[in-house]
Amino acid sequence: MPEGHTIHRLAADLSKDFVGAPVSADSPQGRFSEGAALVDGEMMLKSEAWGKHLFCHWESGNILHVHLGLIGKFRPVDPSLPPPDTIRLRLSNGSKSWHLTGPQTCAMVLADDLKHVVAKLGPDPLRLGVRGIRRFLQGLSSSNKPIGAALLDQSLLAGIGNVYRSEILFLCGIHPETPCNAITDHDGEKLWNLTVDLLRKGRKLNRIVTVQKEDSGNVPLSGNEREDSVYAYKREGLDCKRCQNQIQITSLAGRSMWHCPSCQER
DNA sequence: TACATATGATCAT
DNA sequence: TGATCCTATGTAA
Repeated sequence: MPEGHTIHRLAADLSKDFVGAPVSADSPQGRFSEGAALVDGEMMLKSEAWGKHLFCHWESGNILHVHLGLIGKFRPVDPSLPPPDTIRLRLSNGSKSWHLTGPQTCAMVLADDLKHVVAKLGPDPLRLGVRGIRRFLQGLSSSNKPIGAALLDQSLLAGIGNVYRSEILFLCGIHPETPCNAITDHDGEKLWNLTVDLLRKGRKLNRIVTVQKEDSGNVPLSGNEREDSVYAYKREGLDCKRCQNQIQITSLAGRSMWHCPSCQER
């Protein structure tokens, strides 16, 4: 589930559930017992996201740093159920309980560490909105990597993952192999603004929906929620929602990549 | 049961 | 480029 929209939503939901009252923290799995003990019983001051990184700030100055990676999950659960033994971190108060499993990163850090993590990240569309355009365009112009590879580079722009990269390039009509520095400022702005819009929508819906209203009737509904919500991701061999061609799958930067050969000409 | 796969990232070769 | 880490889920055997 985790691209930037998920983490920003997570930060907001955790704030809603935990900021303002003492929180108990423990590690049923045992691998984060020491970290959890550092904030157990404290108040959470705020919870925020930078790209795909989540930071929860506590009274003591300790900061919980979580990166979900590919398979991590952080979700609300029924507080009355016993935690499975795979739960790295459990946060609860009287009425709410959340379970973290399979994170790539789960650590208790200090403000300086947060600063170092954030310093390596490119502009975050959900934090900056239109104000991030300059940095993004500058990043594009100084790289000759294929745009399809660059969009996964968190130092160019923070928060995009493998679903959004295919979808964004489809909607902008850009071929994934196009070198970054061959992309005009006009197209770069389009890329950025579209990314802002899509991530905001994803944060609001808590899922990735990229299909625009005007295209939604072009291909019959499949009944598969994901397939109906996207143009390209995992739709290889299926009809493009904008033309008569079929979506193709390729590999780029070690991950599967999908595009429409006629809507996204080289 | 076993295996493949997953919306990530890092480190080794 | 490939191996590796982390866990859950769906499909195959």
